[in-house]
Amino acid sequence: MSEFKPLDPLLHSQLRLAVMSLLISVEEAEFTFLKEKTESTAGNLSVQLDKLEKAGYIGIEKSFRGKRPLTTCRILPEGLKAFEDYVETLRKYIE
Amino acid sequence: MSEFKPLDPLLHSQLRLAVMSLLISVEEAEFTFLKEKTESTAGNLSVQLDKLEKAGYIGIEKSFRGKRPLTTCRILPEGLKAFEDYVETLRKYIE
DNA sequence: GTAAAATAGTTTATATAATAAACCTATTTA
DNA sequence: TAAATAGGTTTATTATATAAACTATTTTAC
Repeated sequence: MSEFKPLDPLLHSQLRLAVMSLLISVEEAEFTFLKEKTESTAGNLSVQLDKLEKAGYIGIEKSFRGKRPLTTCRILPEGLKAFEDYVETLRKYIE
Repeated sequence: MSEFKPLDPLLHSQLRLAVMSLLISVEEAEFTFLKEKTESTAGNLSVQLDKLEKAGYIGIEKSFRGKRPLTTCRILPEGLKAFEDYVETLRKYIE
């Protein structure tokens, strides 16, 4: 049993970690909300959301609000588990 | 005041973070000790130690033990400060 | 005594990743 | 109707982590 277990590279990323952190508390968030809260560019956010979705950590739903496109994200059980594991692992580095 | 302050990229790296974590508790450590504890390759460790040294986070002393080269590392005040700041910032992401 | 293996690293190459810049399409607003 | 805004996606660039290859010396085995 090693002292420093590997940190999930999908979560060990500033923007993706911030996104997950936000999604955990709100359980559903729009693209623009995430963009504002994280102060990221839309391009960067789009890419990182894709990665989280492909990993099965979040679900992304595309619809329309009125005539405008609307992207809504929510955390999935697998993502919650991964986040908790990540925090647990990380604590051993910083405590 | 943003919710997610940027994480010091020098510390937001698995191996460098592990090294700093070790150095904080022991205050002085040999290259081979760090290599074993972190289970890293010598090459990777060498590169990451260089970066920490160039940032002024650690001091590296090269000497000989008997006839063998010996590399000794210790944390510097600036490194300690940076580590504490990093942990503080990170907590807002994971708590 | 010398060939092979081990020690203690450094340097170089590669693959991945984060990020920003450029782009796209539709919709408002002036 | 031209310009600006909304809500993104795609592509390009830069940086980074990591491993592979290399160097130099020393010890061990034959």
